[in-house]
Amino acid sequence: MAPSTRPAGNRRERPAKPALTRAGIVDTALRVMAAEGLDRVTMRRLAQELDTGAASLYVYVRNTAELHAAMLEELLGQIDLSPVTADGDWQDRLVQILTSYTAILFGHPGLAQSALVTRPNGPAYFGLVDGVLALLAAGGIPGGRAAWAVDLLLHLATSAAAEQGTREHAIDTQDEDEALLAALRDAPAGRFPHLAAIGAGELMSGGGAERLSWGFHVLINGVIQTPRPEPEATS
Amino acid sequence: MAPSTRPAGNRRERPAKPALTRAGIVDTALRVMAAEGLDRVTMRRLAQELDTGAASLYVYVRNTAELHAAMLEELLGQIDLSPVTADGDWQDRLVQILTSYTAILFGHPGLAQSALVTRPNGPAYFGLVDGVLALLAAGGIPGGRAAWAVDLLLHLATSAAAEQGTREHAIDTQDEDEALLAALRDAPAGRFPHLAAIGAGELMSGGGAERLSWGFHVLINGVIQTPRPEPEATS
DNA sequence: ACCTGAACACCGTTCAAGT
DNA sequence: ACCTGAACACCGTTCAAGT
Repeated sequence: MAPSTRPAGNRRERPAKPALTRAGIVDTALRVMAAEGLDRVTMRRLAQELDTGAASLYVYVRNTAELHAAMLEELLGQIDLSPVTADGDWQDRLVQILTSYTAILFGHPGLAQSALVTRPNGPAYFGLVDGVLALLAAGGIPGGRAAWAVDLLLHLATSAAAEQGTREHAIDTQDEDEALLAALRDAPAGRFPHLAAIGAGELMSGGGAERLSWGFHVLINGVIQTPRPEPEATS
Repeated sequence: MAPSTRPAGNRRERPAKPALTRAGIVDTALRVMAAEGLDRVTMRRLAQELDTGAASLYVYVRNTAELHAAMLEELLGQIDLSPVTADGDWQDRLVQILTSYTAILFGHPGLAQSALVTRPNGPAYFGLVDGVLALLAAGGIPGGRAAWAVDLLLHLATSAAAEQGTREHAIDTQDEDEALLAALRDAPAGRFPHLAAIGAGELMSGGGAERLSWGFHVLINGVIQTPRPEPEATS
């Protein structure tokens, strides 16, 4: 309203130093992550990128964990929730949105790791939870049971991504796998008879995607079959 | 065999500085963790405790992640595997050993967190896996399916502990819960109808133990019902 | 209210040099 | 082979002081 009192020349020229905002910080964090990985997303590095001091960021985010949660919340906006209202089998549609969620996390495994420990709680996450609940309701799962089931389903997706992510950015993944395989083979069959019977190969078999999809179906089938311990509220 | 060439006076007197060994490092790490939490178990702090320099530890452990894995492996020795060979329903016995595993992790939540990302691979862990496989075999689960199921079951236990652990050592757990509850209540019912229908209370209801036990049963029931995608190897 | 520089109190890991 | 001190390259967070 009143004419700007700032120094001349800032009318519409490129603002060399954009105002600090929470959204700006989160976007910068996502950009740095995309370019160099989550490890490099530190308060100090972000501050440098934003041409300020690390201390300034604490006006907008409480700490690093909250920053990570905000980054994930931002990405969660990309989830395709259209299967919620589409036609077709509810189980298939449920797996579709879980897969959409998983795809985002697989693209940003560091965030998946932090999501295991700090649950996101913004509107995008709520939208996902609401979508899963909608499909469980469509499948006739009582509300109380569904409330618990959401957690199980999202958790499986999150931890699969976190795990796969750790593996991929570790340089010595193959070494570790070989070590584990070797350890499994060396495990005395007398002491670990069932392990020996099944064999190391079988234990580690299957692509991540195949296993995850199987896991989703295990959970869905299990949820259908398993009432909550307490007398369930009727929807 | 040959008489010691070390300085006199070390025959059987208290060794002020015990020899560095991997086992000694791991034990010290466990002691520090018990006293002050996993955060304080740093290479530098451990070195100080062992009266040496941090660099010396790298002769025995590759890095911090490996140290954590070794600590967990040590604790896993305490798991009660007796239900594996006991009488009774295989599902009950399976839940018993999973609960025994969980109890250890709940006592050391920081380690649970690191186990989500770096799988343990020592004999104690193999013993646990073998026990779970034994009970799944007792339940008639085909070997190939059982191999995948172990992962799911142990993962659920691990992540429940990791999560609960984070909460407990966070000072602002209650603040966070209140914030989440408030956010859930504020979530517009029009936008998140199913969330609103179920209610925040329901979504977060249930003690950890109750929910975890339900989760185990969901998985077991699901595993019973859900064949692996490929034609399964016959036992 | 917002922003800053500087400080506090640390980290993991590597490496050349010693024994 | 094992052990060490010192160095490299960083961290998150707080706080008094400025605007």
